[in-house]
Amino acid sequence: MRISLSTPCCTPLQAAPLSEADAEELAGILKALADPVRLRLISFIAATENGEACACDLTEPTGRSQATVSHHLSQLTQAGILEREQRGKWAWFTLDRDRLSSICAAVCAPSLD
Amino acid sequence: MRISLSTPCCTPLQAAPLSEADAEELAGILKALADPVRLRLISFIAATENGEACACDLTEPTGRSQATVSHHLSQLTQAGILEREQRGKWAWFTLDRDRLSSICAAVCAPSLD
DNA sequence: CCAACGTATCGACATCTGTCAATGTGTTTT
DNA sequence: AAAACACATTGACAGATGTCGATACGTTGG
Repeated sequence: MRISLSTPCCTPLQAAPLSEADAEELAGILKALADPVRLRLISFIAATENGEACACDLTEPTGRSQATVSHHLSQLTQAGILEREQRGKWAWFTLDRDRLSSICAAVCAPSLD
Repeated sequence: MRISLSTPCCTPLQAAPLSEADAEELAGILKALADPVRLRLISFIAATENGEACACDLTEPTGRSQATVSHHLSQLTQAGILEREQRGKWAWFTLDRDRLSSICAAVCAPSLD
């Protein structure tokens, strides 16, 4: 195994023709990334000192309502990109960098040899 | 420069908080990827011998109408992921692997140091 | 130049998605 | 226990998106 990158999260794009099911799976994950508000949420969390952020600190910088931010955080968590941890009444989120690398690997991994 | 990967197509996600405009740009590109039919089109083209395919050969395997496939190919071309070349009455498409790598770099590049 | 062919565009439609106000749920504080 | 707080869920709505049939456009071959 020459590759130091993560192994893909799902069937890689460029190795062989993707089945309909595999395409649906990868598309679902990419859809979670393909929104400007969600990208900014990821970016904010990645840029914090500890790599984690409280939901309460994510509403204001996005300029969206609390409900909308909560919805986006849910989608990212469901896609496995964020991890959620309850601390008292606060919800803390961390970025799963390995997961992100896996997604990239599925998109970019040129072939298997 | 330690990094052998492509430089990002746009402002990288994880380096610093993304501006609204940068997030919009990256999201636009990712949206082009985030569809099962488009992922399969990319996959089919990547899997051909020469890394290129005629539009006429892409309609049937996706199970969609000619109009729909043409629409998807347009979106991928507009996002810079495919390149289009007219040969007589046929339209040939090639995958821009560098572009794809750049997109991955924007998503995954951990930081700049 | 006309017919045949490959592809793009248009118009229409159903579905999906982002958004917010209102409300519900669970935790902390008084 | 009640009030205050953080967050999730619900319901509603506008706008975006995937889809197809029909049609327009451009190229090739007779």
